[in-house]
Amino acid sequence: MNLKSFLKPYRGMRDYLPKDLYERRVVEEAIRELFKLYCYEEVETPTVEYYELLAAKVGEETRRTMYVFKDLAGRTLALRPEGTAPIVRLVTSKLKTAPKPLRLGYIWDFYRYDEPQRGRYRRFYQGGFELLGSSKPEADMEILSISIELMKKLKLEKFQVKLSDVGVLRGLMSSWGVDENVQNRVLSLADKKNYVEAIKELEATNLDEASISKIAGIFKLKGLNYKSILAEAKSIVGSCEHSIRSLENLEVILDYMREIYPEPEYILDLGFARGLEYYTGMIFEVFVENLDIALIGGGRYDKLVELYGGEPTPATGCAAGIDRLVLAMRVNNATPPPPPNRRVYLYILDGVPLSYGFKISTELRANGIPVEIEVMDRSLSKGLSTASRKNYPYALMLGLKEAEAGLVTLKNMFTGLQETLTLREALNRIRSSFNAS
RNA sequence: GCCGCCGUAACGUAGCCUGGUUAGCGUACAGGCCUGUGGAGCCUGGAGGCCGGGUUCAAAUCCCGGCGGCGGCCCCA
Repeated sequence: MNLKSFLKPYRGMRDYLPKDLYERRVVEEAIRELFKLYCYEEVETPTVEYYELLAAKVGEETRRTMYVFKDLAGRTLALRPEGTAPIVRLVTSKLKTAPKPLRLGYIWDFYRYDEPQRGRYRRFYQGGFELLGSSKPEADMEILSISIELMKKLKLEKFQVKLSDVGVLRGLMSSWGVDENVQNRVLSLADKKNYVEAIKELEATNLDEASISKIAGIFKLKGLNYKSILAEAKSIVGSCEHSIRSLENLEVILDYMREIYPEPEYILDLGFARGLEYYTGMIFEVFVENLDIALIGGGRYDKLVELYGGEPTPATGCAAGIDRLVLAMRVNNATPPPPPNRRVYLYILDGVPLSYGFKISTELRANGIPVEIEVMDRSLSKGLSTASRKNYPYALMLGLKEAEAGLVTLKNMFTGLQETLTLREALNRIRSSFNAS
């Protein structure tokens, strides 16, 4: 059988070679650092969940792209397409009685059957922060802060935060008795900037023209000057309490966020909705210059825990696209250089018992020094050549002379100087140079 | 799901238009010159036309289909 055509990873999925993984780790470490600083506890759930659980509230677009399959017993399962559903599952089951608020973090892989393109893969990584139990703007502000801190940590200095509150439009439509499914369709069409179709959707519901033109008016409100946009929006929504509350909430959040983090550009866009159906309040996405794809996205989902059968639990959160952040760093030359090579190349010359070399390597490693032993039986000259091309700072050579005297020869590969020393001396020398660099 | 460009060793490429030597080169890899001393150089070696079909005496080259990569739309992370 010819396996050649199967040697490449499946479409939209990638192999991460050391360099790729290094870049990913940079982002992951920044996320874990924020878990710690913001007191989020990391959790992990299975990649595979029951289809029903995942499909419950994710929205048409995501449902269409789920990897769904049956197990041998006929159960319908799926690979998780996003992280909120599994988190909410935990919160409504094992963490049901955990003290609120709950701060949970994750770094998982996700799967969507999309057409791959720039920054979009069928298997991708997200780092998520979920804050459950609070309905207050300070919770949303915390999520926004985390997103902003992540961008800053990764040296992605010039970025935009686009935000809205789905309560503005939903509030209006609910007050007129518009069916929730229709609301979902309207929001999703608006999100696609397909305002014409969105309006048609509403016209089909026998809403009066005045109401429809209100919605159309909201769609258009977008820009940097949030004060005037909010004022305009308020005059449109009139006495609709839910919408007013959403607008006020946005105002509070924007006032404070601008004060705390003046750097990002905040774009208020009331026609922006996001594809996931579970959002109930503030929503946002983060963009960086030179790359027109959302790097981080999130929002408030106050009804989801209830939907899963738990106690009513307001919640908010965000997910950072790890592969996309890696890409953003590349595009903006923000990828940090990998750390210097701090290793020792150990060469055991002919005639020396291997045990002598292995004892020395064991001792070095016990002291935290990485050692690579020559295992190809190369000539010394070839070995040193390889070690130098790989940028090893030190070579340790063990010949009969050294073995008999219980010593080692340490060669500095940069200066070319070498000395025969006791293991202790060599170790100290290596260690101090590694600590210095 | 739609659209565009593109598929030659691990990587970068030449040849393709105008079908015809053993598919060439560079890097990388392995070895030798050089088994107690490296980075250079020289030499040697392994490794390749995405898959399937068609046209033809003959296909990397021309045609069709599939698959894949990159990018765009849409959506999202």
